[in-house]
Amino acid sequence: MAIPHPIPDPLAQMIAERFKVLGEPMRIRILDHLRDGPRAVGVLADELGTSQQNVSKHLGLLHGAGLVRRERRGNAVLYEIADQGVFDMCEHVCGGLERHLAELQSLVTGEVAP
Amino acid sequence: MAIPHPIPDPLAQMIAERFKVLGEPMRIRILDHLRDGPRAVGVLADELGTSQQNVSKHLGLLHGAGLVRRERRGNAVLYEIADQGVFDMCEHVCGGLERHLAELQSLVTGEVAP
DNA sequence: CAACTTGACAACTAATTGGTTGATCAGTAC
DNA sequence: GTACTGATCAACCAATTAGTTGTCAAGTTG
Repeated sequence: MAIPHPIPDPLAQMIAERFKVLGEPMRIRILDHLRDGPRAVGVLADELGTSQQNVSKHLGLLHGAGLVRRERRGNAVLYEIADQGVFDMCEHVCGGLERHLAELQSLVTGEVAP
Repeated sequence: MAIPHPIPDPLAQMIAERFKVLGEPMRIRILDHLRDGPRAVGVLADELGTSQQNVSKHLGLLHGAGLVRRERRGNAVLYEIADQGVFDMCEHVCGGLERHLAELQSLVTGEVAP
């Protein structure tokens, strides 16, 4: 899978949209909690220490982006990860973070990056 | 590199921060243009059809996140990609987009996703 | 020196959005 | 049927931010 280059404008828009969905700590935490398995909205709200409405809103966004799946169970609604690739992305981000922080570190210690 | 689980709150914050920087079409386009090599701010502004101040602002953010490198050359300032991994991330996003769109497509055609 | 070029910063406006509050809808139990 | 629980929807407020305008700093040229 290769990205066309130059990136067409609408594609840049879609890519940014995707990143924007992930650009919110609460949503990262929600996804992280869903790693352990499907969760009802209320359960997530308890675990995350925020309101049910708030979690529902974020889940709606994640669902719209196709990152989570929804399933009605009784009168509860279970959400689960729909795209495991998200965590690969997070690891990628963490890798970038580490490189960046290492670079800043080297500025402090005065060493030259290898 | 494995992400700790559950993700500590500050890490979720940092991850989200990173995603947020990429969650803007103009910045995606800037990074894409930098793929062809270093660029001066004014040149980018021309290529992207926006103001020099706007590009400078976005580049400042990208630089703060360690995604681009800055180098003074004469009275121009050249920017270049500092973390090639960004494009891997974009490809990852595109992959997720394709999966999501394919799923939506199957809803329209009535087929069952394999 | 002055004139010009290039980029960065500050202040402002308009739009977006995270979170709250209150109402509404779907499903269960009685 | 009514009462209760759990989730979504709608309206609102506060905070963030993309983009513009104006100004300033650094560097070059004459």
